[in-house]
Amino acid sequence: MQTNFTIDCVIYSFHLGKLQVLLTERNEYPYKDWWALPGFFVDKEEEMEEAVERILYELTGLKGIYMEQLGAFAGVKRHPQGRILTVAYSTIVKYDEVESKIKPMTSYMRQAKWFAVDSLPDLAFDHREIIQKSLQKLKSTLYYSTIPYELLPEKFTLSQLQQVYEAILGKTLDKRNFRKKIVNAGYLRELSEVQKGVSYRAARLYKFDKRKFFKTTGVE
Amino acid sequence: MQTNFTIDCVIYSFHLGKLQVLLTERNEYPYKDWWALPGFFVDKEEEMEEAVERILYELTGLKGIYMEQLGAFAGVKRHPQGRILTVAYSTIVKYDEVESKIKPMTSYMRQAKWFAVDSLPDLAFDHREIIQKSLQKLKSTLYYSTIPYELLPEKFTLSQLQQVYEAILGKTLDKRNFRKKIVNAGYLRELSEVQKGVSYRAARLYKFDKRKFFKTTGVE
DNA sequence: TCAAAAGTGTTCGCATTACACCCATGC
DNA sequence: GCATGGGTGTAATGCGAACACTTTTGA
Repeated sequence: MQTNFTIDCVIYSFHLGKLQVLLTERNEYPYKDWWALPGFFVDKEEEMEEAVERILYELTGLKGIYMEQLGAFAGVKRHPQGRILTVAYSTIVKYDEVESKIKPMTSYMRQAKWFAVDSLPDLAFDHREIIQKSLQKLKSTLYYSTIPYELLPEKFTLSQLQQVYEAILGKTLDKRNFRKKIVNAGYLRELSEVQKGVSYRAARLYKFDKRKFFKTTGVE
Repeated sequence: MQTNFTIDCVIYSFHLGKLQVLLTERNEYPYKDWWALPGFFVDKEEEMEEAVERILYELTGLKGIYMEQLGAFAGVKRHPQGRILTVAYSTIVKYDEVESKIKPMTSYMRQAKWFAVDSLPDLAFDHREIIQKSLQKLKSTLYYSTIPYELLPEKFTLSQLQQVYEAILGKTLDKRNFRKKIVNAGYLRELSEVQKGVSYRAARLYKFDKRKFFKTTGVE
């Protein structure tokens, strides 16, 4: 049995040097044929976190991912068929682990697709506003969060890490300062391995050390 | 006509050197006779911000006060009579402007009373958790917000300002460093007036300059 | 040998921290 | 004259910002 409020998920990943958001194409009124954030009514006995996890799983096959509440959106006019409150959550997934598994959840939506955050289509409801707010929060907490590492493969180069930061912040960063800051923070483990298959000097690989991160930041 | 979600308000003020929260004593089940955050069902055609403003007005006679959404709380078991979602907001009021006007809103609650945040009674629902989260947010945004000035009279001394910071952060601050930082920030206007009616050296009075604050922080 | 990206230090200014004494006033 | 809070400066340290060249590698 359903409640009368929904959750909407802002699901991010990183691909082709850009921050991407997963959108679904609606197959039902209202906003039939529009792109929208994946979202659903929450069940009566279902915790909201479970609902996000369910949607994420049905859409991407992934479980147990970091997720965070953004807030409630309940504008009187946000939904053309009467007032419906939605609670927005955001989560982060690795593009490579997900790409092949993306599938629409139900017949309510026709397809699911990644869009770069800097070139979104028109969106249903107030979903553009939700994404805007989510991005704002993402930017402001970036340096104290594990998010960049959720977006990268286990082993990564410092340049890749910098690209993630630049994609999210929407601006370029100084290479030397960035490296100094990140390496100084002390939660990267330098590997003896280097990149393979590139036609230029191979970069050193690093791993993120969660333990040290939590020890030094105390966050989460 | 009512929706089936509520808003709960965390209403702060500052008195006797302590940060205070306004609580109401419930006169209805569930949680009859318990203290709780002032809250209500939102009307069908009412924006949430309007609802907070309404509650604030009915309880304190104040209008047009800064308020902010904290988030949605919808734990399946938070309400004994079935799942009810609540959206928490926080606002700040000046104790002196409000003190005499405090009154219960409806027969749903018997009385309203200020409690210091460091000595709260047992609370209904998940209201302790809501206050906890609200306080956390308050602390982390304190230095970039106008909140301390919302809590003080128009003209105040630097010591009073420091007391507000200390009460909210729950720790003591170094007087010289605090003054340097605040004065350097550049949005206080030093008046030629001093305190009156104290039995020791009268302190200089200051005013908060909102214009300069927004110019230098860009926030809000 | 060329193209592409990797990798690397220093300087400057500013903010934060720690720390202790004299001053002005009312009673 | 004494109790009470008001008011003040300096040194050490750390962080962020600006800035350009050499090295390595594969093709």
